[in-house]
Amino acid sequence: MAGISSFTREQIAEAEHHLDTPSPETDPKVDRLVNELIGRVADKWTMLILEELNEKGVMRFSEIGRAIEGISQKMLTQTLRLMERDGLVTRTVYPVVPPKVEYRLTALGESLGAAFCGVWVWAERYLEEIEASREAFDTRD
Amino acid sequence: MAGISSFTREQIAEAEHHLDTPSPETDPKVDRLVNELIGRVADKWTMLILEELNEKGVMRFSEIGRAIEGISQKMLTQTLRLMERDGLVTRTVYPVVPPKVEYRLTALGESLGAAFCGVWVWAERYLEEIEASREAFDTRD
DNA sequence: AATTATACTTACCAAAAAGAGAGTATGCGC
DNA sequence: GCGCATACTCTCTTTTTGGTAAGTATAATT
Repeated sequence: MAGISSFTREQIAEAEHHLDTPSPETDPKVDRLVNELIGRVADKWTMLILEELNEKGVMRFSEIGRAIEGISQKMLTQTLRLMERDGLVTRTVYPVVPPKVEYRLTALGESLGAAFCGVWVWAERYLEEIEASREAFDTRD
Repeated sequence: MAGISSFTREQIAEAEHHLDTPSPETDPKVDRLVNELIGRVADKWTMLILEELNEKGVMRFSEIGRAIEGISQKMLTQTLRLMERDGLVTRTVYPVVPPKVEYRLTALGESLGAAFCGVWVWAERYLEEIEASREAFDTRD
């Protein structure tokens, strides 16, 4: 596989300009790492938490849990821990009882939200077209 | 959750301009569908196939399989079928022996590649920063 | 007549991910 | 002293995912 090198120079230039990035990598080792990273970060719960935090600024653990429908405590803890590890959020513990822990996006986390913005817009823009395609696929033959 | 509404007007305007999109959705039902769609499409194999096809234009089944290291026949078939269903690729069967099937991206597939471009660039741009953050996280305490 | 090539499908099995639910610590109000 | 609230952690079970291997069809090749 060839990293972002498979997309047009215009696409790359656009995206680079958007994020103020130098020249693209083509090293296969970096490619693998980048793909792993995207797999990690393009996860459902990560994206939802990213959205919530971007909207609200600072949030407590259970506040995020309440905001995101269907997330279990386990996945919330797990996802937040991974995001913290990756440097996407900061975790601030207040040594009070009952416990209080606040989460907020780092600059890196915000930049990821911005990068994903294009995909969100794409999904909204083409949602109906895709559903129509599925419908057609499922009822054909 | 509030869809793309959690990002700044500038971010949205940028992305909309990029993809020529009308106003953003805030309907929770659409939100759910959009998130499902992103979950579907932000999959590891889907992204790798997208990259390969964008680079090569047209490819046969086994050609894609050879190009993508580690993919099993099962996952290749499965992913291509889902991509076809979503309208991201076209599948052309030539009734010859041995069988010949060609895949190529649709305009929709290409637009998805373009949308993901920002995330790829983000990942390459911040890969080292993230690895440093993980390192720090893992060795702290 | 056996082998090769291609693009699958199906069945089976192992591993990984995720959900459910209980347990923990502790200061506060009642 | 009891229960509540918070932010977890731990264990158990279920679900999902993915890999492996075998089967299919047939024309050309050896």
